[in-house]
Amino acid sequence: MYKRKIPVDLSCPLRLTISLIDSKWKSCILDELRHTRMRPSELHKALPEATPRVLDLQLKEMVNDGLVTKTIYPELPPRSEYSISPLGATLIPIIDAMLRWGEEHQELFEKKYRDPE
Amino acid sequence: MYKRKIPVDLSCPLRLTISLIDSKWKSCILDELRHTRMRPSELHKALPEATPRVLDLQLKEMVNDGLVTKTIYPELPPRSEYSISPLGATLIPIIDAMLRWGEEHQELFEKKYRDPE
DNA sequence: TCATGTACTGAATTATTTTTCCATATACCC
DNA sequence: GGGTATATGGAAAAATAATTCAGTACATGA
Repeated sequence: MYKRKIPVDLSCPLRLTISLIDSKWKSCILDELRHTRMRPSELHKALPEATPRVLDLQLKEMVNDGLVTKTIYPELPPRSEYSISPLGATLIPIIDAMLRWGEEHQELFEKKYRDPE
Repeated sequence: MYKRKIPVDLSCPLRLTISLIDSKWKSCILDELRHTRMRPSELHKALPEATPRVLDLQLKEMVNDGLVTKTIYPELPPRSEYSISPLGATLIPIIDAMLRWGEEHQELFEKKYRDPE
């Protein structure tokens, strides 16, 4: 896991929240896990544009931050599952609001940024 | 403005929304501008940890994205003001929710990540 | 004249994130 | 044996974001 040289300023509530979800995939991961627990391979099928590697890295951070819970089943072949934690679940209203905002303004931005000028 | 080699996937509503506010300072800028228009130097006083340079860069992106409006007064010495646009204002509920979440969980994360282990 | 403030920008450097590729280990099926 | 699938992770490269520093240009006030 990347060890920041410049730590996040936890005293700023806005930046604390942003820092927990501001990667390319974390909000999508929370959205996927909001209803069902998933195995890494299932998550990759749900988010095919994210490589398994980046999902693995971001899940690890989210587990470390306490947003996601990981269960390892001691089986062969290996099996593990990720689920949203109670803390992570408190972020769902924010994820929801972002999802709705995106849906409402998607057309605007597709129009605006389609076709490279 | 940075020209991405890998464009944002606008068809994913969540990633669209995230991409507009996921920098280190954009959510703070929106929070500052939510009530009053501000000059660049005032914004820098309000967010002293952000260099004028990074505020300038991010404001430019936000103007380009339509979240912020810039007014230039043709005076000497130069004067300009930034204000939140109607589109930007629709993000305020999300900023608000993130702000509240951060306030509620600040102590938890300060406890968790204080003192490097 | 010199320092200060105002808005802005170029360029180089550093910091961080994401991608890509490869490797481990095990079991199942053909 | 060879292909598939499972979960995970090291290492390096590429992409992106943020910082630092210097410089433009003009006005005001000491």
